[in-house]
Order: sequence, then structure tokens, then C-alpha cells
Amino acid sequence: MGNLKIPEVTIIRISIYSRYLSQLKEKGIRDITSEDMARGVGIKSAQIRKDLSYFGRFGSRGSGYNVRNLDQQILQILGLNTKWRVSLVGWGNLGLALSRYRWFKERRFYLTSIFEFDPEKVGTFIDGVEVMSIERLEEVARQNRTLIGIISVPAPVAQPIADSLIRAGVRGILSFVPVVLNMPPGIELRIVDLTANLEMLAFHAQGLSL
Amino acid sequence: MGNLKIPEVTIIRISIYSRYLSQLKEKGIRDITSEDMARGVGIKSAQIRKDLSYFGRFGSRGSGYNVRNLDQQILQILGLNTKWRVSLVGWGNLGLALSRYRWFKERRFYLTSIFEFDPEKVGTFIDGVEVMSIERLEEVARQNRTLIGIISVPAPVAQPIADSLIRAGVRGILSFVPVVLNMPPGIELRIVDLTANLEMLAFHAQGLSL
DNA sequence: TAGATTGTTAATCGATTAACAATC
DNA sequence: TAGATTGTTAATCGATTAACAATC
Repeated sequence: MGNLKIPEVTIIRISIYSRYLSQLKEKGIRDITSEDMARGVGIKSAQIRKDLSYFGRFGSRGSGYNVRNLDQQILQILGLNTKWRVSLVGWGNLGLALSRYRWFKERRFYLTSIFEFDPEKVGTFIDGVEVMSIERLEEVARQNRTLIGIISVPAPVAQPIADSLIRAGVRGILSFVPVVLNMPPGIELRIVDLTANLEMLAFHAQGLSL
Repeated sequence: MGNLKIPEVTIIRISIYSRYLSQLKEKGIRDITSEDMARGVGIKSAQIRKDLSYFGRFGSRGSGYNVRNLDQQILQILGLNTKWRVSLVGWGNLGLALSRYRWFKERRFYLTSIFEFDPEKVGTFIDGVEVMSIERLEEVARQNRTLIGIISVPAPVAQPIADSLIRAGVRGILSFVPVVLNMPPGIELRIVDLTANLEMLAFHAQGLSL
């Protein structure tokens, strides 16, 4: 059984396993061993078994895992048996791209409300969703019971926007703004740091690394 | 002095410090202690000093760090004293957003070549850069001596595109495609996994976590 | 000098991995 | 049953943190 203290990286990897399993399912593959999964996702088989062990026992010794079953179980663990309503704040270049990103829907995340400062953009419809004024953020996000927010606004307003989302009842925030955000305890923040990632690559390419 | 085996996360954090220092410099702040930096970036002061210690001694006991100097040193470490030419492959929604992302230039990354499959888009100019056919990828990227590539193409072609980039001499790849990529040794790969990040938030919001 | 803060060591904490007994 | 592979333990590895001597 073994629970308590699940590493963050384990969740990220579980999510990767989930995506891989849905591929296997589409291909009609019935069973898979941790060893074969390991090859498929580029992670050691012991790691995969360890990760899964935080949540229960899903395999059968001697023959591995049933794809359909493991897939279902993992979706359950991640909470993807429900549809998730997501608020997107900031409909600039990046926001627009995010609002059209097809993978979100595939993983059961629905951008049900979009907010933007620019009055020129407010009122536009994208995929049946109206782009609304930021003024309405708190009211609408609360009303929709949105638990997840995405921030792609200019740096100086990132903190106040995060604060608004939290006041509206959001429990997790994905930020694309390369800025430190203060969060109250219990609110999960993930920052997608594009420049830091490029800088890692530059550091390595430079040769200075090794 | 202490070198050898620098953790990956250290580089990411160094990049965060760098961004913070450039803010401080703009504000005209002359000196800062690790304790004050810690508050600014939300990382423990001991961690900051440890991270810096991998690369040398930049402070002065009793008074902290000179902002201008530390900023310069870190830029040097990260390799940001040079301009970096970057190839962007895939000019869909996300690719378009990336080609307009202002932070890249600010951190000295220049998208000097852009490639796309769709013949309708080929020939467009964005910021003085022509969108070229993917067919020209290998030739042009090699010619430009591009060391960094960004991939935002449909999943099925991600691997062949990565292969092309590597053949063209690229040393590091930033991929936005949620797909496992095989890399030869020595090539650095960073995957920006948007859905995995959202799924982490869902996992937490679900309450199942604690 | 006295006070302050770095740079570094050593202790702690946590995550990965190998190995294997349990068991399908 | 014999063979295979899981689930789990214990060993290893690596990263974070506290603490403090060095020193500005």
C-alpha cells in the first residue's frame, strides 16, 4: 500500500505514464511489463514500479500490467475522471496559443473562461468561449467554480492577477510569467520558465559545463 | 573553488538569480546580501550561496555581493555574454507565440531562422525573419551555426525534426511536444510539458494529495 | 576593532536504483 | 510446476540545509 509523502516528480512521471498508456490503448495493446514501459518512456523500470507503488498495486506478478486497467487507475489518481474547468488570464500571443492548444482538451482540461485587459479583444469568441474583461475575473471564476488558473499576462500584473484568482477560489496556478509569485499555503504554483530552460541549453552548448 | 558535478536545478536557479539581479540593477541597487536575495526569489540563502560556490567566490564577507558585478559574472557563467542564434521549427499557434515572445531577446536569444510545413505560411516575414520550408532546415541551420533549436510541431514529426536539428549541428533542444524523444549522448533536451504541469495542479486540487 | 555575512563543511533529508522474496 | 515479473526493502546516490570558521 505505502502512502505518505509522494515526490512531486512522481506525479509528473505518472502523468507521462498516463499519456503513454493512452497511446498503447489506441494501438490495441492489451498488456505491458514495467520493462517495456521503461523503454517506451525512457525511465527505469524500477522507478516506474516504485512510482506506482505510492498509489497501490496495479500489476500482476509474472505477467505485468493490463493496459486498460492501469490507464483507468492512473487517470483516477490524477483526477482526470472529471472534466476540469480552467480560467485563462491574458490573451496575448501566448494566451491565444494556449486557448487553441488541443492537448488540453484531450487531457480533460477545458478553458471555460478567458480574460484580457485589451478592450479591443474583449468580446471576441474563441471556440465558443467569450473573451471577457479582467474586471469580471473574480466574479466569473468564482461563479464557474474554477479550480485551476493559467496566467499569461505582463510581468507587473502577474501578482495581482494571481491574488484575484486565489480570491476567486482557484487552488492551482500555472504561470508563464517569469516572475516570483507569492502564494498562500495550500495553493499550488507551477511556473513554466521558458527563458530559464533556454539558458540551461545555452549553458550546456557553451561547453563550459563539463 | 569547488567544481565538478553541478546539479541541473542549480543552473535553473542561477538563471532565476540572474533575472532578479537585472531587476535590481535597473532599480539602481548597488549591493545585496544572500539573505535579501533569498527573500526576493523565494529560495533559502544557504542554497543561493551554495549554488554560487560551484562557480567561484563572488561576494565579500561582511557586506554581501555587488549587484553589477554578480550580474556580470552570472551572465558569463550562463554563456549570455554572447548572442545565441536559435532555430524555431513549427510555426503553428505556439510557434507563432514563441516567435513574438519578447523575453527571449531580452535574454540574448534570437530566433534567426523559422521553419514550417504549411506552404501557405512559408515566405511570411516575422520581425524581419523569413518563415522557410522545413526542407531547408538542415541546410540553413547548419549554415547559421545554430546551436539551439525549439520544436513546436505535431507529435508524429517531432522525432524526425529533432534528428534533423541534430544533424545540422544543434547541441540543445527545447521541445513543446509531449512526446518521448531519443537523443544521442551529449545533446541536451528540455521538454516543456504543459499537460503534465496542469495534471499536477489537478492532482493537488483534487484534495487526494494530502 | 566589532559586527556582519560569506564560503564551505558536515549533517540531514529525500529520491533513485539494485536486488530479491513474494507470487501470478 | 517453472518462468516471469511485480512490489518492496535496503543501499546508494545526490541535493538541501544548518552551522560556523574565515574574513571583509
